[in-house]
Amino acid sequence: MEIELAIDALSALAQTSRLGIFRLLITAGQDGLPAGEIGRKLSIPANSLSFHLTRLRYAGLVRGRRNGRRIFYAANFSNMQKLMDYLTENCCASTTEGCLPDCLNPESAENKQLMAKKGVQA
Amino acid sequence: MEIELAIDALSALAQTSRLGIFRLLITAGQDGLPAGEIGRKLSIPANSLSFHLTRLRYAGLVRGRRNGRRIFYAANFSNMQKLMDYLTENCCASTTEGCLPDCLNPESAENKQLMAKKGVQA
DNA sequence: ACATTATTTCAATAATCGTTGAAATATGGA
DNA sequence: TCCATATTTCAACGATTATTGAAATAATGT
Repeated sequence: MEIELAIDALSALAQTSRLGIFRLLITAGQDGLPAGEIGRKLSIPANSLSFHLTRLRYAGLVRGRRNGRRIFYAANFSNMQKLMDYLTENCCASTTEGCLPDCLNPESAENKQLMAKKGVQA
Repeated sequence: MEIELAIDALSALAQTSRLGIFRLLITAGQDGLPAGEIGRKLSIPANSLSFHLTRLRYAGLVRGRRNGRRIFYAANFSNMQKLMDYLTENCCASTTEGCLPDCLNPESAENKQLMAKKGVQA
């Protein structure tokens, strides 16, 4: 993941309405929810909601698909996972004694490789 | 974690210089790096760097401690973990058939509880 | 006390962002 | 075709944010 993509995703999440929308969609799972229902649940006016959904979509955090007159929005789980991997990339890379007790990403591919380079047991 | 805290942390990360600083500090581990070295590595002027470090500190994502005339900044790993937990809270909660293939947080306490409530095998 | 290094504070400016109201587009049903 | 529902687009405004230059504070060594 490149930094611009990460910035887009983080800026998209760094706003009360959008963070609420995203977390609601995380709970909702693959099928997602129609825009109208999101707006009703979170008390966001339709035009404002549309603006925020566009921003989330542009950031790759949600997807929309039309079904009749409604548009269902769902979280993009794999892009969210990529974002979190990016944020914790190379966690512990500079420690010589292996992962920290609170290492954020001990199971990441990068980390295993780094630890192997240092000859640290997994 | 409450939404305001999450927004503060996400806004702090949603900026190129600060995301660079944070990721550098993730790599640097517990001991962190002196402000000056961060600025040199990322080519950020001292006053601008100070502004960004204050923002990251206010958001609870980094900590600073003085050592002589230098101030060492280090990532706050546990707060970062809390942020990621908040972002993936209740992932899959609405699915009846257990966690999705790409569930973001299958091991979370909330999820195990939810799955148990539904009588889904772990 | 003075000079040097490291970092922060302050004020000003330009750019970006979220909200609102009003109008437009799209879909499906009578 | 006409109407109601669902969602988006557009323009305008106020608020927030990042950057800059200049000055201030803090710590150390001579």
